[in-house]
Amino acid sequence: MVAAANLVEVAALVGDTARATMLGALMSGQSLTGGELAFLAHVSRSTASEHLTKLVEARLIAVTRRRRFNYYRIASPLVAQMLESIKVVAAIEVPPRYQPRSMRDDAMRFARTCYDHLAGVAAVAIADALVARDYVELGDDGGEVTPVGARFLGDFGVDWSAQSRGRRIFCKPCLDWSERRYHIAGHVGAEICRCCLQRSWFVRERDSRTLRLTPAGRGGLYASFGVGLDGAQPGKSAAPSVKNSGKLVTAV
Amino acid sequence: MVAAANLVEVAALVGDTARATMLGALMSGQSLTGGELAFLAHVSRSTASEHLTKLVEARLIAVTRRRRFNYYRIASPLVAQMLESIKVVAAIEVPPRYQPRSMRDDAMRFARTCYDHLAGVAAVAIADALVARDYVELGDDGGEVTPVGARFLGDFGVDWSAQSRGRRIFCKPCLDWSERRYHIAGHVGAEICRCCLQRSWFVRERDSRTLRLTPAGRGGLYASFGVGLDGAQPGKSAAPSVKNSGKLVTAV
DNA sequence: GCATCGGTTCGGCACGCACCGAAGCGTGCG
DNA sequence: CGCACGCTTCGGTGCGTGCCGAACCGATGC
Repeated sequence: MVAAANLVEVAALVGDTARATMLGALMSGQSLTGGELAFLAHVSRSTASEHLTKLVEARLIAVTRRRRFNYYRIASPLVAQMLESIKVVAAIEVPPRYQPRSMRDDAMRFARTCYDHLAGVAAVAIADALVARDYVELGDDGGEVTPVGARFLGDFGVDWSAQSRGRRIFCKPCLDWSERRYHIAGHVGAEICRCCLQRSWFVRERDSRTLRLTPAGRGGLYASFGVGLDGAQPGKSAAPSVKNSGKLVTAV
Repeated sequence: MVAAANLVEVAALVGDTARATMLGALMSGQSLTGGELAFLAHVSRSTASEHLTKLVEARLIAVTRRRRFNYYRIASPLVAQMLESIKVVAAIEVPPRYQPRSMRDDAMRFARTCYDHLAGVAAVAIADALVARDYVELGDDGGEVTPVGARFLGDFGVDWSAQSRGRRIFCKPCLDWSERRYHIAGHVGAEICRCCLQRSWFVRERDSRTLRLTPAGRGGLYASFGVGLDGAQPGKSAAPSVKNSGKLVTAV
């Protein structure tokens, strides 16, 4: 089975704590310097350099030199998708009882970026609201923006210009590893994320994928989508992989 | 970054040659015994047992005892999707020039199962044909079966009963790691695969995901889909990551 | 009952590699 | 220019873990 050689290499690359931490930090979609990544991964700069060299050689991340700094970023949406899909499997791996809940975890479960789109409780709530209003359809195998949904999202600020005229607007569903339900990825998801950040409805936590919901964001989400988020602290949605359609859990 | 712990574990599990080979063999969708997997991975039975224990504990594979044998299988479509997405990244990792082409590789590139659906040159050709006839639409973010396509595929033998009435039939696109183009996954892809195997258009190679196109299959694919496959030997489509829409390659 | 067979457990070996500090390198700023 | 800064390279260390053979276990079959 020589064919699997590259797969092994890629997986082994991700299968190291320091490297995975770096990749996770880059999943915010931002570019970070080598020093920052070394700090985040709790390793020396020399060790970080070795890791980053390997990741760049394997084309998992890309680097651009600017001034004295090396700025690293995820090399491709395919890499982001791969990491997300591993994360999904990792989340089902252990029965939820064992997962120690920390404040950082809770904040990340509430809202975070998933490379270029929103994820977490807030993202699932937005997806639910759009589905409830028949703006989008979401299924296990795919999703789509309805004509009325396209108009609504266009008014909201979503740029459809990249979309070739007349073609359907597909809406990639992305299984949220923390919520076990679908949120919206793909071009539509990226645009929604861009609009929300542009309006400062969410702001990035320092050195993290975590997003913090601003008061303006809470109001805006309610006004625009009818989404009521009871607090920036999750807590509420802690235990309940049950509350939502258990369908997904079994379908898994 | 404690949150990444499980991700690391899963990736490290896949990042071992023996385990990845076993997982790859199980990606055929079939169940295999421990002894078979040990043989395929070129390790002793004891080593294989250790690996398989780890994979089962991590819920990547599932096992059922029957008579004296342990039958192992991929635990969930999510795991299959994860492995496929890693494979996609692994395929772009190294510029194609370096990949040594073997007969086994070529056969697998031509047609194989991807857990529950078809992949390879043949699968991409089928997808192209269905798109050309307006039976399905495929995009980067999703896909859909048209009404006329649903009728056609229903006649072909696809079972839509699992599909709740009135809902759109989504058609999950899956990036083919060998062809760098989309083939059809999800429920639609699984049904098409089932129908083709049922008609013996393809037969499984022994101990492999590879499928062999039968003469009946060649005729049937041409008659039903207008797909002309010039031979079970690929060869032709060897170099050409170029011939097809370079769009995907650049979009990556 | 005994033999066979598939799987698991155990002890021990050896290779790989993540890690660090120190030294080296190149760039950009004062 | 020369210093400062960010990164890379180089030895050396230690832990982790993949691997095997041998022994063990349980089920099946003669």
